[in-house]
Amino acid sequence: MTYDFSDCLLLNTVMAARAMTRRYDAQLQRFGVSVVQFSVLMVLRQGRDEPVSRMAERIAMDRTTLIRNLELLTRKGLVSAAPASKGNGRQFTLTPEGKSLAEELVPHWQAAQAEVRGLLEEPELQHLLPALRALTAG
Amino acid sequence: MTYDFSDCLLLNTVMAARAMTRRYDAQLQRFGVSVVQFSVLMVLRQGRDEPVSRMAERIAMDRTTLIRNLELLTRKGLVSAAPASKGNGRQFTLTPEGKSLAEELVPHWQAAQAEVRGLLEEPELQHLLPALRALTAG
DNA sequence: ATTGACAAGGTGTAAATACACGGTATCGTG
DNA sequence: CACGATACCGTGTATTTACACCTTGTCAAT
Repeated sequence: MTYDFSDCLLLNTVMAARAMTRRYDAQLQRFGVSVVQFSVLMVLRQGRDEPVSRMAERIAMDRTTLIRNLELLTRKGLVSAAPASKGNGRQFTLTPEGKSLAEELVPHWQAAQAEVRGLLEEPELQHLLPALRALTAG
Repeated sequence: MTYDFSDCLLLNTVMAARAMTRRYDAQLQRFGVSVVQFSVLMVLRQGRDEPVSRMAERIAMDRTTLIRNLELLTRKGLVSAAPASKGNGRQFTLTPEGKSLAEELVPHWQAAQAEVRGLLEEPELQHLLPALRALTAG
């Protein structure tokens, strides 16, 4: 029975994710945040005041992993936690420092995004995001 | 400045990787291995007798992460380590148990692969792997 | 007012991940 | 032979990830 690495959708997706994560982490290092933390900042930046589990769904992250990341960002002073108005949870919001860092990072994201897009041919680019979304939702 | 989640190549790739990993891990659970460990088994199954660093490159994994995974698989009895004939390294090979588990898993991989492919339209499918490879290499 | 269903949240534990650093063999060349 | 370049390997450490399990609040129907 044969297994071909270059055919495996999962492995190729994971490899691309690893490679891109490394690349971006190197860029973000000077700001003291990882790619994951960047994503979390972007979620908070939307200011939807959602429960943690809702935020986690939005970026396909495990809820408990998100909690640990939020706590880390809180220790860094980028996020503040307050008891939620309802239920037993906490409301996480960006601190002023978090807000301004988030703003600062967006242009860097745009630059990186443009760079990565340059790696792809038109037809690939056109179909990639829909394909990834289908794989995520499936 | 705007950041759009649905446009971000990195986030969408990572989300797809997370979602697929969860899905496959659930399938592989009854065999006692994770998706990552499955990849490692497949690398060893090729029997190339490569140095660890070469194997790591082939699946875009950090060398030290691979070492830890190999040691875990060794504890599970699926892999055995011997001093390498040359240099100061170790030679990792599948044990008989590892070999037969690897063989057993391949058909399951094929089934899962077929299932996931079904989530995609033809043009998406056609361009996805080349796109992921370009992102990995870039 | 109790109870049960539900929707969140949080923690113990084990694992995977990877950077920084240092160690060890191999080999070519003077 | 020495010695420096090169290519590996391996560990300390900190972070990240997520499953399993448990707790806490909300609400509706009896």
